[in-house]
Amino acid sequence: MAYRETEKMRQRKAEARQRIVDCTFQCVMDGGFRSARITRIADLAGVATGTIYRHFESREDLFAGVFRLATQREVDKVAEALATEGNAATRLETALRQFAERALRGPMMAWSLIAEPVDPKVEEERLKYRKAYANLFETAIREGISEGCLPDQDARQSSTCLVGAIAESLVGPLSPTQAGHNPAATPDNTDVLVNSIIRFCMQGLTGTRR
Amino acid sequence: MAYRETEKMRQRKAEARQRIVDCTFQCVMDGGFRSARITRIADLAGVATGTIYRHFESREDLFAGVFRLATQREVDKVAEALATEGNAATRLETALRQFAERALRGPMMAWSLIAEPVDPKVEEERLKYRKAYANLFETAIREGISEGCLPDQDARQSSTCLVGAIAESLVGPLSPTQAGHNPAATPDNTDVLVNSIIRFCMQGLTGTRR
DNA sequence: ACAAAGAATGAATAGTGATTCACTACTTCT
DNA sequence: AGAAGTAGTGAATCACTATTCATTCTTTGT
Repeated sequence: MAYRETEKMRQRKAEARQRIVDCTFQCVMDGGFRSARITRIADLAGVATGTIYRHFESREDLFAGVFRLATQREVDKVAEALATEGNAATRLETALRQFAERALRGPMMAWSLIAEPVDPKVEEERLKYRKAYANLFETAIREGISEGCLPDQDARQSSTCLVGAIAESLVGPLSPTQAGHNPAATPDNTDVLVNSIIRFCMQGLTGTRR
Repeated sequence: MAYRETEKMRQRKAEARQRIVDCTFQCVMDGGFRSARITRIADLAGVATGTIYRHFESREDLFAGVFRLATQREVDKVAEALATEGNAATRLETALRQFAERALRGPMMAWSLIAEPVDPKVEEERLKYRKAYANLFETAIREGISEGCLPDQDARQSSTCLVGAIAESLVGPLSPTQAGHNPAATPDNTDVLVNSIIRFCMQGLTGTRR
């Protein structure tokens, strides 16, 4: 035998793969999935289109992977917020705020993750992503119930409603109408928006006027 | 001059157009927009593909029209529910129930309207559709506030949360996993599901434990 | 019955961009 | 240096359907 994959090669390949992922990320960040062309990604990553297919099954596959990564970041942040000190209700509030604020800070990516029409495999990831949030919330709600800071309720259902309420509230502000960035997203507005989303959600959870 | 459009012709054309719309509706009802092919629609309607283009600018256009129609039906039903007797809170509850139950009764169409990835023009209609619901709810919430049966709140924001919470709660049960119909949709389950969605929503609105 | 105009047809085309694959270049080992 | 295998290339191909348009068929008015 004459050639055997060596560590150096393995690493070089890993780097190329990473570069492809990063560039895809970049493309999605500024135009969403729909407008991210394989040729453009290849150009940015400094590889030929064919090379992309040595690393990923298909465009959809690549996108699903990138979606999952982007998603993991967000979910982790929320999980982090849920792992802080304080009672469950407070932590949930922090987590909801985290979710909304991060989305408004990176609107195009957030829109792609939440609402952009995508291919089936990516849509599948999106369902998982939403479920991941719901799971985190659900656990926290359960904790809240046993802590006694939240009334008894269907934790799964409530968590789903939370995800829906935030997502829907963000879709409007995030939607890339046509050109440029949304004028509605000043830091000031953001606060007001986020606060009233949270008010509704916390009322829904606690059944107590805020 | 020898030929002039006559009433009879106008009518015949209108019928063809209607047939095209109906068949598109049918196709969407059993497979969503994505899998609705122009050729299939033409076949069902008993016209040539070219004929469709005498009635509609493009596929997207036809779909947007059908989306709008399907939507109008649903929105009307909710409006109807909001126009009944009783205080605003009760009427809102009825309306939410109407929304959810109708969706669960026609799952494929509901999924297409709420969550199927669609082309931009159709997506635009979807945003309008969601806004239409939000507007109805918003008005009712305002009424509730002045009637005194709802506490003061940002009516626009609350209405958006309502739409999001219901939509998200339905996406799971409606999602066409792969084949056949969802086993989760027995009439019994439906009631439980709908009730807990409504509980969360009404708590969010009233801030009062249910 | 004929001419003029419109409507309908559907096979052929076109546009798009993902994907392939025959080939070249590179790595490794003896 | 040569053999054997792998990675990289990118122009050509493919797949998929929406859309077109030259042609045929209908309707209408004289």
